[in-house]
Amino acid sequence: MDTHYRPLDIENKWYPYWMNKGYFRSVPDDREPFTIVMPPPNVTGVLHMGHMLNNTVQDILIRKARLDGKNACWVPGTDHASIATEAKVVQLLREKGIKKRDISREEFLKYAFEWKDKYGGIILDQLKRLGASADWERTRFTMEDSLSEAVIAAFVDLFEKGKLYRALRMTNWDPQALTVLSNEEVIYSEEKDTLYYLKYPVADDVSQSISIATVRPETILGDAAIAVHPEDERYAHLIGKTVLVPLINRPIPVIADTYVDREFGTGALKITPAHDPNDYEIGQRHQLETIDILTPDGRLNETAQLLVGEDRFNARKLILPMLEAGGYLVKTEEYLHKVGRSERTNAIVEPRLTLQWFLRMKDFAQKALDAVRQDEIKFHPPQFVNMYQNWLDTDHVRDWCISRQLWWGQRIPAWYYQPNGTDNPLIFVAKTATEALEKARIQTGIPNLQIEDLYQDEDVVDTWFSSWLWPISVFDGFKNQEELAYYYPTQVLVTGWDIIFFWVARMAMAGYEWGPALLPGHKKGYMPFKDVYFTGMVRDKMRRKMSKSLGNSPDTLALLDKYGADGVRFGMLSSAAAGNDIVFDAPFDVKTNKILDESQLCDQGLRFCNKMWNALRLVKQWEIVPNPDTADAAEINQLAIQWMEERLAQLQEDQESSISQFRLSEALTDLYRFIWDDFCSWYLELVKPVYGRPIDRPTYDRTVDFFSDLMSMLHPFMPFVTEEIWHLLRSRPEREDCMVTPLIKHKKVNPVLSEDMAILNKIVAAIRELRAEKQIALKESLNVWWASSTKADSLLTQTGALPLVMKMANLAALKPTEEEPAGCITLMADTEKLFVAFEAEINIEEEREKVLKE
RNA sequence: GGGCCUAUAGCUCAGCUGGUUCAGAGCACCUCGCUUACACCGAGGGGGUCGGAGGUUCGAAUCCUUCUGGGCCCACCA
Repeated sequence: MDTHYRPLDIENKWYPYWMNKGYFRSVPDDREPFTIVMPPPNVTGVLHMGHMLNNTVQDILIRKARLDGKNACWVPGTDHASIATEAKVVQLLREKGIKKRDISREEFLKYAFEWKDKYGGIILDQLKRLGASADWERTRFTMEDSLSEAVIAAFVDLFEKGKLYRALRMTNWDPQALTVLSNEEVIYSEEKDTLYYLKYPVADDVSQSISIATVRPETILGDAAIAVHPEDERYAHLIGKTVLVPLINRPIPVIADTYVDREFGTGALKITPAHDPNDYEIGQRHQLETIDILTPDGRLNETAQLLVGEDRFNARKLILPMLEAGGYLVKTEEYLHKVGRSERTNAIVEPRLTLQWFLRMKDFAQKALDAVRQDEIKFHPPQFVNMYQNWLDTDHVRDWCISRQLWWGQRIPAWYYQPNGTDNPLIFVAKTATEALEKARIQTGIPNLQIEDLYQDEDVVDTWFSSWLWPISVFDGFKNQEELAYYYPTQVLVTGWDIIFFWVARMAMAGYEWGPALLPGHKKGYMPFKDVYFTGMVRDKMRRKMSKSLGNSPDTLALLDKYGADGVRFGMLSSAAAGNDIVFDAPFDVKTNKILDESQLCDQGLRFCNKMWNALRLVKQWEIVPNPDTADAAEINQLAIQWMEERLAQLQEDQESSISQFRLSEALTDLYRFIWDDFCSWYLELVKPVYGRPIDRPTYDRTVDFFSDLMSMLHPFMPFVTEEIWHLLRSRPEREDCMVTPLIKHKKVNPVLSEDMAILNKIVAAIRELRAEKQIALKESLNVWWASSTKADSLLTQTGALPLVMKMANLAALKPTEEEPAGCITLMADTEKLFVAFEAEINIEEEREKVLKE
């Protein structure tokens, strides 16, 4: 056997082995279910650190449940990620010389699905490398037929319940993706900009003017008014007057509105209703015209009159010299403000008036809020409840804009009928065109209405409108409730806190919305999951969130190759208490994306594997005989075994408690320390025969039992190394594997034993310390006395204790004494006093003082 | 503007219900040791006024108040 543990071959061996035995598969039976639905990664995604952390946690919980005899079901899948994927496909088509606008929707979707089949879902294979024991036969995709049907069913149902409406609203427009975004998809961050002060001349007296401040001078072309505060004396004389928009001399009124902050800028505000949400509202109040000067992709249109066709940012640059030349530019200032960018494309979001579908959120929010408040859904760590409440607070919650101007997604099942000359179309929402037509015929009273007379909504629904159904739709719950009844609610959701609003809250909403109808009288409740484990964000050394766009994520596959899946799992987890962001310190070269140095945490995990591997080597090389080699050995072994049984019982208890509270890193750290310190450094050293001597069969067997049990306990965390060692420890029957063999519960028998051993350990440590201090070689055996006292006497005279200390500290003799023998150093070990024979000259005084001090 | 979290060893963090697992772990550092499973190791060691200041208490890293750093979420301030 190699002195070093080599993870790669071993990991490559076990994963297919488990798969072939069908251990990941779950079908409903009479066992208690333990269900996790995997947060579906983007179909375009590649494995990054966040996924590894996330899925490691899920795998631990699933493997633990499986070992506990539950029917563990982990459903994997991918998300179609409409905006991101569509952008990617558009890009690829462009490279082929195909423009999206030149092809039909059907052609586009054909390309998109082709691309998805070819490249999509790589990430799921990468998860296998990590050891993820998901039921791959259940792999779902949010845009496969069955799941799309669920989306359509949900849409139709909500429409019929009156919870959906279509309205012209100020929305967040992504000029790059050419679609509207929900509020949650806009990320605001502080950016440096310039504040321009511009002068608007008064129409009937050009010598007078009013100045405003704006960061978007190009939008003056869409101005509809200048607003001042009604009580602002500086501008009272101008209210009601007409001023001229610079450069184009369009007359606009000066109006009074309390929205205006007198302290800001000049105290006068330009009103551009088409391009600012606040301005839009003011415009509505004052019946101002909405002058849209931008094209969907963010260029100035004909209405702008000037700079037509220029991109909005370019227009800003170009308009400045014009304003300056005209004498309209008063001054400029550096200005720090929040800028909203598209979550997916990073383009600066443009407020835009568009016709969209919205979902009324108030009732949904209330139910989702109650579920958490009433502890039907528990958050780990609990402080995320605050964040959740804050967002779902029914006073602020805003309706969810669910339509997107894309093709990659479920097309909105709404058909419109709008005969010439009518203002608003009639809307027919139905699962199919045929049903819509049926409805239309009845409602319009035109029996021979044809499908060609209707037109379907061009938009698709938001990706999250399919994701929120995930815990139901992966079991085809909208069609058939057989599996749903068994697996729902899922046990725990493991996800990053960054999608608490996007996803967690909305799944809760969906659960309570459809649960009662789909599973009437379901005893287990309608929450989609009972617990939510929020993982932290994985950050780099500069504490930045690891992301593809920053390029600061290490090459995860290289990490797996280098440290093994077990090592990486150890590394990810050992510093990842729930909800705490973890700084993953794997230095890497941004340019080559290569790891430069070792990641300490993963390296520690690999070294841990190596430690266990070598413990295995030690055990395997022992020669086994029926009976103990010596009387001392028999005594030591007996004591060691009893102690180990006691410690294991305690460990097991602690593990159950930690894991049930989702303290996974604590559970792993405890195991690490137990295996390294208690098992290897102490227990194995105790029972280890002296060189060349054999071990007795009973001790050997118990040792293998202990080792196996530790492997079982560690298995959920580090599945590969534990399976390997578990098998090498002893030959196993055919259907027995570490992964599926439950651990027998150890019982605590003699709790005092742990304390006694701790004191013996301290005595040994004190003698070792003395050796280190006095440079006494370990080979040199020492004579030691202990000061007689009831405690030390009872401790050291119990079976095995004396030879144990002598073996571990390498003593020639260990005896009680009433008074201090001559030529000795006095030691304190815990409360026990020891005298160690020491022949070299020593300064008795000095030593005495030291002892006194202690 | 509203709200949340956090500050503990050089670094990354545990420390749960105030008190015998209370000042801890890993890494880093120092000393000694290639010893017979493992130098990817072993035996030891140094290192912290628990962010500051008040308070509650017999007792505070832990509870309260406040201040100061750091992070985050929400909200329409040009």
